[in-house]
Amino acid sequence: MGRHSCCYKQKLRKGLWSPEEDEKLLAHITKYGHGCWSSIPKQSGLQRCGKSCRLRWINYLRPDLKRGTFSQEEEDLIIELHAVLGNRWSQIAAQLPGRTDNEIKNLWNSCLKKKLKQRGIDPVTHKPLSEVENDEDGNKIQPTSDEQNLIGSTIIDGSNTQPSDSVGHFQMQQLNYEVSPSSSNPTHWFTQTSKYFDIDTEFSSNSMMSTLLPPLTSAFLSDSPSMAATYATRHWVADSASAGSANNNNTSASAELQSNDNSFYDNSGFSWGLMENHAEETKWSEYLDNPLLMAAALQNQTPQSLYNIEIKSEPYFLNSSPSSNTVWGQSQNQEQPLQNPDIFGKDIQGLTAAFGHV
DNA sequence: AAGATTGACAACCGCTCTGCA
DNA sequence: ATGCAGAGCGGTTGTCAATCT
Repeated sequence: MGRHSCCYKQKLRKGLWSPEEDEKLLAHITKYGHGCWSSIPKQSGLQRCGKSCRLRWINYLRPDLKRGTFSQEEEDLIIELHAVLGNRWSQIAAQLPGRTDNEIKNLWNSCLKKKLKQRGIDPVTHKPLSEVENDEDGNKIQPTSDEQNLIGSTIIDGSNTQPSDSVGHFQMQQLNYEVSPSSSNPTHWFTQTSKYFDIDTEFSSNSMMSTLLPPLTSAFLSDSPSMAATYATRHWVADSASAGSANNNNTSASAELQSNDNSFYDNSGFSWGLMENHAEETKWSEYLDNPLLMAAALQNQTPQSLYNIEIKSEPYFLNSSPSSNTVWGQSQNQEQPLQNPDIFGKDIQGLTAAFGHV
């Protein structure tokens, strides 16, 4: 912890790199590779710490770096990714070949935040500023009932992706979160239209994550990007398996979930982990600004009512069902029970707490 | 013309995570 | 199980050129 050990050594230069230093580092890594960063300064004759060498290489000297200004497409992608991933710059950078996390972070802080504000979008929540603005009495302005009826619709555009034989693809284009306001026992559901998406070798670095399921996932995503992946994994796995193109390596996300005590498995053996890491009720308060949760909170029910959450292959259902047993993740298309429902019986309490007045 | 301000970019710092002995 | 070192991440600060006053 704390300062890197090599930095304790004396006579180490700090600050901007000179062309001579760049040349030394570039020549050394080109010839020998970087190997152990801490040994680079000694081997290359640089008066720098290994950490500084690493940073210089990653952010400036790497030959695969794309220099120059960001294109509009890149900026748009960064904004989309930030909406889902937040300040996870390295994960965002993984979606933009040739760009570094540092570069993207700087762009965001110096430019994109302002642009979003100019468009009337809050750069933190990615919601219209009007939604987080207060009225004269200091109360939050809430959407109208019409707005509640269809809230959080998102288009997932995968039209530019290329087929990937090695891993497969999944099917999902559009997911709408909707609330039926007329019922005394409101139903919340997600509808989707179908479209194929390609899966890269690693789920966490897939472009799908940039566009997948906001605002649904952003409601649950703050601490667990894998949750979003799980929503899609279920479809991807099913689809790619049926297409005969599933890769046994799976993805990092699904593999991780299968080894996670807080995840559970459906009867096809695939992992779901939607609510892992969210047992603490306090965490849910963070999501109350999300359209999904906001919409739910606008429903006028008792705080004690529980949600009976059911997930269908299409559409996804979120049914409120006071006092019923909570079953999380049960597919109505499958008759066999989940192998491990108890975990989610626990977690759903957190969800219920988050929904507040639902 | 000179100082102040701003913006973009580069680099550092403190911390966490992970692998290994 | 524990401590250590290396790697990596995100927040913050530093630098410098352009622009403003």
